[in-house]
Amino acid sequence: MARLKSGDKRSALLEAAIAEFAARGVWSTPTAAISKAAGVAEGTLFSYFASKDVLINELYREIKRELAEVMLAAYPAQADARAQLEHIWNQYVGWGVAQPARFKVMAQLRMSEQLTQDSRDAGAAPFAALDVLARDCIARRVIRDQPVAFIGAMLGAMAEATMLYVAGSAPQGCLPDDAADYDYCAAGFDTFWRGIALM
Amino acid sequence: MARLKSGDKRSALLEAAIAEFAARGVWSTPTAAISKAAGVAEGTLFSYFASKDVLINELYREIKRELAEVMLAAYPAQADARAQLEHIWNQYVGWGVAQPARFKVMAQLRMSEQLTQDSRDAGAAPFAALDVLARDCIARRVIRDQPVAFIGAMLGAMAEATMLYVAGSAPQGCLPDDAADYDYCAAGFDTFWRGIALM
Amino acid sequence: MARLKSGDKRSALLEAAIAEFAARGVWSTPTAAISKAAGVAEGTLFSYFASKDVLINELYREIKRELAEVMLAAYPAQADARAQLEHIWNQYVGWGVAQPARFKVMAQLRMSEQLTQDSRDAGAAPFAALDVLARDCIARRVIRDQPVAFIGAMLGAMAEATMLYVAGSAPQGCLPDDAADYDYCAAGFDTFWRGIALM
Amino acid sequence: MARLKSGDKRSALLEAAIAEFAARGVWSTPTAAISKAAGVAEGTLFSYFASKDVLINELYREIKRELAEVMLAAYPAQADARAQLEHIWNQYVGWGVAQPARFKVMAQLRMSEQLTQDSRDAGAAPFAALDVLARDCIARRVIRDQPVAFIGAMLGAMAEATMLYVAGSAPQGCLPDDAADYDYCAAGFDTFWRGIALM
DNA sequence: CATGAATGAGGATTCATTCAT
DNA sequence: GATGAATGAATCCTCATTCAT
Repeated sequence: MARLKSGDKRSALLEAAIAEFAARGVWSTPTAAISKAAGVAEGTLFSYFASKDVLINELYREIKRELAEVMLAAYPAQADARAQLEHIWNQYVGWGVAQPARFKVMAQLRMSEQLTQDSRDAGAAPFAALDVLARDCIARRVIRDQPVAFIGAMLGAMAEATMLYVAGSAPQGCLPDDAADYDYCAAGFDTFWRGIALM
Repeated sequence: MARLKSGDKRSALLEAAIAEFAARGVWSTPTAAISKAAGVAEGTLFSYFASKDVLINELYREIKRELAEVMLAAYPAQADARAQLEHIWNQYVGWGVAQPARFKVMAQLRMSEQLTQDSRDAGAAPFAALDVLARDCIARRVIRDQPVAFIGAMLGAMAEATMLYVAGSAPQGCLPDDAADYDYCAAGFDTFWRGIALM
Repeated sequence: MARLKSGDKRSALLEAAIAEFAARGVWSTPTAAISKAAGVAEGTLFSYFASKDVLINELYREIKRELAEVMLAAYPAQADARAQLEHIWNQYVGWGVAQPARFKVMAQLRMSEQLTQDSRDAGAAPFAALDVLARDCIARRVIRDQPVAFIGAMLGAMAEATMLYVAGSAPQGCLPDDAADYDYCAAGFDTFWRGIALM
Repeated sequence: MARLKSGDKRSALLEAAIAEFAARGVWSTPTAAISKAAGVAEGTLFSYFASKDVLINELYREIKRELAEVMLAAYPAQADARAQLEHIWNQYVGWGVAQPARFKVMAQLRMSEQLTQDSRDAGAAPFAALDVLARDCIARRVIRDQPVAFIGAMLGAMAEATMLYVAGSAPQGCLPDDAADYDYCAAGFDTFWRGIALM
């Protein structure tokens, strides 16, 4: 039998796409740049992904899957609600800081018209566990009663803003003088927690 | 004080660009679509903006300028800090809800590699007043002492997440059953304020 | 006002397409070859014809229109039926011999899947006059009573076979030794007429 | 006398090529579609045919060989000339009606630039018997004296036009109302025979 | 031999930009 | 200045063909 379509090449292409997309922007990156960076022929990309659009959608799902895995890894099921939420926060911020290219690409794709509803749904699915956690916190009167999805959106938005400060890539130079070792990650979570906690 | 070019056409082009960019995505919109929507000839666009990149950068500045104007309009200089911040919050959320195309485009442009540092700086400039407000609040011990830029980032991120819920365009259907008239705008600000307030 | 889209360029493109299609085959001819032969830029072709398929369909209609014009030119309305049919026969054969590229391309396009029903109909329309003629001949008992379309098909098929002999481009070398000045055109019509005539 | 390659696969490929070519057109059919339809691997096609061009040429010869076989099958050597010609006519028309895909492909290939002179000659060879027949008819003063190749061309052209009517696949709706059971095959031959017969 | 993944030249089409009118 | 036809480099994608397995 001939060579089997290798998972390696697929991964190489997705990895290359992340790097190129982050560096040049999704829509300014030719597929040729991706295949070149992945070390394969131009045509090969299209035997793994039927079109650039398909590649984009699969890439989004892949990143979201990874992110969900990271966020829920080593989840302290026995800890109290605050600790559980803080764990998720830390994992998310940590992921964004460690994988800036992935985060950047995810953010770009999220806004794109080319992302199908299917992909959006698939990307959101792994985060269903968070809803359960939030609902539980509300039921146990640990946090204020608010729509669960909204709390999730706040957490996401705040964590993402926090990432940029932790990574030192926050916009323009308004940073304080002594900020080099300010713990933005903890401060961000503190703000979030105070915002939603019941007392 | 003569305008070299008809301001009307320039505005028409920027307005058309917003509509098209929002509908099709910045990088999937040909300049021809913009000039057509603006009712001018294809070549005319290039006598107002030297290139698509220039148009993009000017559009970003324009939107940011407008946004700043809106956010600081009717500013209650005499009110207390909370009311001042809430005013800004409401203006921002209101703008995003009333001008979804502008918001969408601004968000896309913000992520794009084609936006120059100059444009980013210019876009941020009108918001300097907020820094003053925040610093003042800290000095008067109304809010906790945190880097001012970080507080601004939080406000921005949370307000943007809030907009989507107010506008009803938040992702997938995790919304609560009775949510049609939930006041996300107020709830969002409440969360923000509790997060940063000193007590 | 800028240059208007010129009929000249449109014609040049169609003319170039005929030459290239005849020489290399419709499906082996890149659009770039056509635009080059027409002396215009590659992109220009697509501002006159939305796609290669559209070009092909318009080319077919154009050729058919021309052919109909030729076939019915100088039509001897006063002559007897035989002379009228012979006129049409001679015009058709003459056209095919004088315009071998047009004939070749028409024959290729006729078989192609890319030709729309619309184009086929449009191509056939100008020949409606022939049906009238045939029906008339039958009514006047000049030719045998057969389905009119079938008679037309015979005429077409026989005339096309004849063209190749008149043009000397008939297949392989089975031609008789003294055939150089054999009048295939007249012989072909004679065969056709004997075939359909009533007596 | 060993076959170097499995004849089965070769036949399957040719058969698949006929079906695909007829359905999609010779030049719009990728070799991958042929190998898939034949149930073999993409590469296998190239161990039976050095290139697509070779496949095309061999396919043409094969179809012509089959056609000649059909046309001369059950040849009534003892019958009179008219009956012999009518037998050939019927066989040809019958073949075209029974094998529309083969006919369609043959017609396409005949026009193609990719068909070598060798293939054309090889395709014509099996029909040499017809020349003998025609020459004999002329010698015996049964049909008019015309170049034999020309008579053959007429027969071919007329029979092919006839096929479409017998098959009901003639162009657009000019067919007579009561035509469903009109015997086009006989009518066509009658026209042909009247055309060439001496009296 | 058979397989099918890999290749990369080639092809149709798009679109930012120019420039003759 | 305004126009829009013309340009051609750049892009996505196809597919005949090769070759490692």
